[in-house]
Amino acid sequence: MGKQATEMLKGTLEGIVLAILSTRAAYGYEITAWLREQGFSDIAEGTIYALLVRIEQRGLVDVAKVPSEKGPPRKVYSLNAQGREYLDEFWRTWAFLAERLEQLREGSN
Amino acid sequence: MGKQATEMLKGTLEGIVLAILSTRAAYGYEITAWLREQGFSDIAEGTIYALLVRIEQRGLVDVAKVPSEKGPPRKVYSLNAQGREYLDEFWRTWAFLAERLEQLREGSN
DNA sequence: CGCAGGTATTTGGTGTTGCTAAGTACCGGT
DNA sequence: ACCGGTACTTAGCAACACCAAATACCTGCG
Repeated sequence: MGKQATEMLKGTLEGIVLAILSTRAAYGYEITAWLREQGFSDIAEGTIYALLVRIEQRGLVDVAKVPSEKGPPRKVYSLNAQGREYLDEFWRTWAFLAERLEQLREGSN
Repeated sequence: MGKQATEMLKGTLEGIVLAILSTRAAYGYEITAWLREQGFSDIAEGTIYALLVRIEQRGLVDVAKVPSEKGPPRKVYSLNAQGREYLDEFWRTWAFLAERLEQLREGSN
């Protein structure tokens, strides 16, 4: 993917991660791997970790330290009530944006 | 709209403006007004102008100075070949992102 | 035993972007 | 002469994704 993706991810990546966490608890390494599988081939390792720290500081997720058999302890994140609320708002904003863009795309063809 | 929109607009706003310019030439003030009508209520005046300068410097648009009856001369922008190419790539990136998000939204409900 | 390699997180610095706020410039009507 | 609408510019700021390097833990191989 090109550089356009980098800028477009700003703001949406956060929603993506929250959406993932809304279905199941997960830790950084796992999320990064999953995103890569989904085609976000060039999402930087560090990006996800920084994002997770951010949403933790905002109180959108709860964290549990879980020992791993293969490395240092994992920080497992799970969405809390506040995070769920925030995610709802994310979806509303996304829906609005997607609608406008869909209209524009149709109009320009 | 909330702060989420601000971050989500990064990258997409550029595509939006390019899409507008792909249907017709336009100038900054006009574009801002149109966006506000479309519900982008809080897009800052200066944001659009800065964006236009950027895409001009990247060679995505051509510019013509046209005198106005009601104020200082307008800078009318129109999409050129390179801009059209860039817009195509924008749509591809957007489509990819929208698809992933749609999947996520379905999955979490 | 040492050391490479996969797992897992942290940290510091960079570039791009949209926002804020203030300013400049041109014009018509009161 | 001045206010308000039109139209563009500029400087500084905050947030976010990226990059690079470092740290920590464990297994397996020579």
